[in-house]
Amino acid sequence: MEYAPRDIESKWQSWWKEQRTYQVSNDTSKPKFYILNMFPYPSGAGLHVGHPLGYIASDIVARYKRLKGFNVLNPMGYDSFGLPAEQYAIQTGIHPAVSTEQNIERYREQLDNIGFSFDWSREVRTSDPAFYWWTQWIFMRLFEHYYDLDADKAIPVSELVTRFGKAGNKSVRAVCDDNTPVFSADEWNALSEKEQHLILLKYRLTFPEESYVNWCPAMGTVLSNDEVKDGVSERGGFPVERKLMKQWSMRITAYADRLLDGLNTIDWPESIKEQQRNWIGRSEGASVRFAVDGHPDAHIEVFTTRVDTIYGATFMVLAPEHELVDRLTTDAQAAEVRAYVKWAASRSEIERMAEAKKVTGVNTGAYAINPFNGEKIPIFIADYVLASYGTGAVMAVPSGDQRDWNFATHFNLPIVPILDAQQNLEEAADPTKEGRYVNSGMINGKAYAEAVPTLVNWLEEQGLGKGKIQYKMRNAVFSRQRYWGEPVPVYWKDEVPHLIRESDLPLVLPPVNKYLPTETGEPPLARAQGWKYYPEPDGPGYEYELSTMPGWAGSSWYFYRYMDPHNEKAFCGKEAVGYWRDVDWYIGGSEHAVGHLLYSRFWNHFLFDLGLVPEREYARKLTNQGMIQGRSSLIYRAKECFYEEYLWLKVLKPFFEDYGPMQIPASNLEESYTYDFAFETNDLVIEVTSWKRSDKIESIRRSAEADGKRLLVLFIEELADSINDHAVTAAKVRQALESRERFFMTDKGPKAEQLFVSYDLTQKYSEHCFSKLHVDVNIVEDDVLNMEKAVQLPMFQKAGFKVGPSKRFTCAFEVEKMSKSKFNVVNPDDMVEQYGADCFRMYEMFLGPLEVSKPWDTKGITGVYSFLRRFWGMFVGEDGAWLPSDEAPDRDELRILHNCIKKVTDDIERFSMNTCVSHFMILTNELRALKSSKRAILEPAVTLLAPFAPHIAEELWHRFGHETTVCDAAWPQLNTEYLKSDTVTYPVQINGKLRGNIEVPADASKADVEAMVLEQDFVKRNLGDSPVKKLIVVPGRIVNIVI
RNA sequence: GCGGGAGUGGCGGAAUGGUAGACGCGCUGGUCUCAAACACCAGUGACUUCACGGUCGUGAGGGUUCGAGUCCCUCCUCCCGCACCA
Repeated sequence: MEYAPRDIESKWQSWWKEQRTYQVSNDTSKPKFYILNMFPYPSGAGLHVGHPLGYIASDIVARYKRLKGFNVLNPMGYDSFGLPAEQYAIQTGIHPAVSTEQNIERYREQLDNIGFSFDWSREVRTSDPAFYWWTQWIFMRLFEHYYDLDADKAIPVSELVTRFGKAGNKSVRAVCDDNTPVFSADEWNALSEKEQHLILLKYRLTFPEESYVNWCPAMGTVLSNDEVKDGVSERGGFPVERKLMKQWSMRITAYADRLLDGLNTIDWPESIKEQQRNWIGRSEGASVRFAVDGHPDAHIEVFTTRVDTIYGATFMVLAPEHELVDRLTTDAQAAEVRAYVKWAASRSEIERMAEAKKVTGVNTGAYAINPFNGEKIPIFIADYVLASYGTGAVMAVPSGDQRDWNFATHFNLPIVPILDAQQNLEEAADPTKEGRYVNSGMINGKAYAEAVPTLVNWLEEQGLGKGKIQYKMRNAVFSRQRYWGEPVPVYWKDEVPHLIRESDLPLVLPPVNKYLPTETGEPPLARAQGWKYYPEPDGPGYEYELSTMPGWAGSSWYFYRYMDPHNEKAFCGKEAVGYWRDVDWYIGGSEHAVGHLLYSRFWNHFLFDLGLVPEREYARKLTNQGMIQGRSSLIYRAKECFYEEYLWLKVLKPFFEDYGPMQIPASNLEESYTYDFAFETNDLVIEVTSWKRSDKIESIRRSAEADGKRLLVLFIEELADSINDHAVTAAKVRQALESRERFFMTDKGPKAEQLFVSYDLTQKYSEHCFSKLHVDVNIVEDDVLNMEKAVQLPMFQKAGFKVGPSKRFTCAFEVEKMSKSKFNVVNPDDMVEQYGADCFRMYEMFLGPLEVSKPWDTKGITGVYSFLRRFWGMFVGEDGAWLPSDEAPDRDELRILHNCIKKVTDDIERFSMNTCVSHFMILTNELRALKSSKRAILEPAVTLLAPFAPHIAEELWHRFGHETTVCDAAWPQLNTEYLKSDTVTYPVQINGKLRGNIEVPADASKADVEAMVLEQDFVKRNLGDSPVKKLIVVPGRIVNIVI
């Protein structure tokens, strides 16, 4: 009986559902294993074959761990807030919740098709009020906490208030805004309630502030830094500008060090860790205060990582936006400086990128004083200094820093060497730290390691600076001027934000009449009718915060909700989180490296500080699955010049032999023009053009008459119609040549408006004769276009096809991203329909290592399909008979089985699913060669296969007589005894080159092997007379003879 | 420019320092079939040889080693990330 995946799979999928096979319990004595996929955004396009790759791999691990006796949590949910649903709502007026629900249903169908072991009773959706209740709850906790540097953790703001009341903020070491004033207890107590609130905002872990944000006018929203690429939005590629807006921020910078240190404790891909380190951008250095000549009340603070180079600072550069620019600029320079500031402000990010290498800047006319040697150095402004980084000012050391060197060279400023090891300063800066300092006052003669502390100590003694750690990372903007996101649980009273009562959670997204900003530019939530907060039932109503949370809010903690998804008392119950603790294995794309994966670590550290979660890092191990690329099919469409080349190659050559050389006569047309073809001997010229260009025909006709030429017009449309039959065109040419008529033109309307040329014919023509178009891969098989299906598509209406002798129309291919626009999307449903879910799962794994990007090629799936059929064939005969016997297995069969146990176990553990599939194939090939079919071998083999192909395994498992699921079988135990054989085959090398093999008893000693090897004919032959210098026997491995 | 990763047949890809190319696709030949598809059997890195066999071969070049796709050095190419970050 044939293997029939359709029947088997639907049967077991509904059985699993009935039996609740995949429902996971928290109440268990088993060890836990939590495997997690990054949850998807349910887009309208549905899944393509690339999406389930990671899900399949994790499903295999989940099922494997279950067979190994673990209680496995393998959940799935949806990151269901997001821009596409909202854009769709703007266009159609359909509420995003409605379209999102539909998309989720579609996703679910597709996922169910593949036979995953997800526990759907634990599904979460970030847009579900029961879920975002807790997102809002965590936001409230962030608002209520500040980061205390002495405790090195988050502490309630209420404690801060107590301390301020007793002693002011002098003794408080906390992360706060740079502009936080210093105050005493008395000063604090004298402040009004509002003033106190405003001060506290400078400490809270989430807070509103006026800040420059990446404003995307086309999308009407704010983007975070990682959503902006090259000055345009990552999604959609719209221009982004800097705009000052009141925004909620997350004080992630408070956790910079812990986020950095935590990276050393987790098993994540090095590239992700490196990207996060980069993003955090910790640099150690010193801040130094420079006095300004003639401005006793002003000073410029700079941050430098190379304080040791300070004696080489020959000028200073401020960002054009620096607050001191106006004050310091001398009258003589004022006009120029003002012009530069204005110019710099007008430049977009893209322009700045493009001109990064151009040196620009203006002298302010002012001088700063180097605190170490009292020297006056000129102050410039230039936009290579970023206002947003450090203090917006740098001390420029042209001998050690290339940008400073470029600037100094351009403006003719001195370049002073500061280390004796610096070289070629005329050509470039030399940033070396080697050698001894020169021209450097108190550190002359010292080395780097000694110089730095000397300088920093001096600065600290003098109160002019200190050692400092600086981060590139900024606080994270948390507001979006959008509708489809979590409402912020805050209302505004007297221009101060207040949290709503916890009992009023969740704050549900109100209905609005339109999903666009208001006419006055307020976010869509401003449209909600009567949406006000009443702190007291009878009191006045206050306006809610109108922005919503960004996409990363819900995804920053969702993994805890799966542990306890229906808890209405907490985001996750203590017991549940105490049992599941953290994610053992997290799988997802690397595109979230600094977005989701950094913010979620931040929230986790915060939740850890509050004692709400037990681990500092929530995911021990992370694997990035690679992309599955599409294999696009391309077809070649002929341009006009193709027809000319075609005529020349296929039609006209013989005529030119008969009718004399081709000449290209000068023309009477205004512009210079040559006829496409011309026959000297009988005054015929040929023009190739389109039916649509009647204007052109008329002018060429006049020109030909004036030249005394007879004209044959060949339309590309008529050529296209008869493209596979050269004789038709040849006849027309012959007729024209032999006639005396002045003018030849077909007036029959064309059928073909365009012509496609089979790829295998295109090499004969120039590349520029064609334009390449994507064609739907679903109507292409083996790079051959299915003409029946093709001619039904609009793009092939009125098309001609040029084919070769094989009569097939072939396509070129290209490997690129799988996307609708490239017509290379392969739908998993189609694969499952044709080959079954088990086959699809195994083929996805078989493609190659999970972490690597590779192209999808449907062709190869037949290999896996025939494997499954053969595997099935070992159990079920053609007549439907059940084949496995209860006979005892022999050594060979046991060796085959245990070899497979060993390989598959090892390979799952190291996440090498592609080789696992190979091992199953080998097992099947070898057992079939032995014509073996014994229960003692095949039953464990079914268990081994179960994580990969659960449906077929379940079917066979039940046919063995079991009544419970194969998911609860036990993973077969490896017995290494069976791997041993009686003899060992040694490859024998001579001088490292393989010369033959020798079979020896497994228990032969090294000396025995040596003796036997030297007896071999092929060894003697190869040795000749040469003496053996050395004989290496690696037991069980190899023999190498050195002569 | 900096950082990370990768270069192996026609293709996807295997190889704890120990027989390079497992497994699969494709291709070639054969069996079955009226025929095609499926299925089954055999072969398939290149060059060379009637054959046995031999020579070359993991981006390039060097090194370590009895032995290198694997380790070290120099370089090239591709992919990904970051990029006036002081």
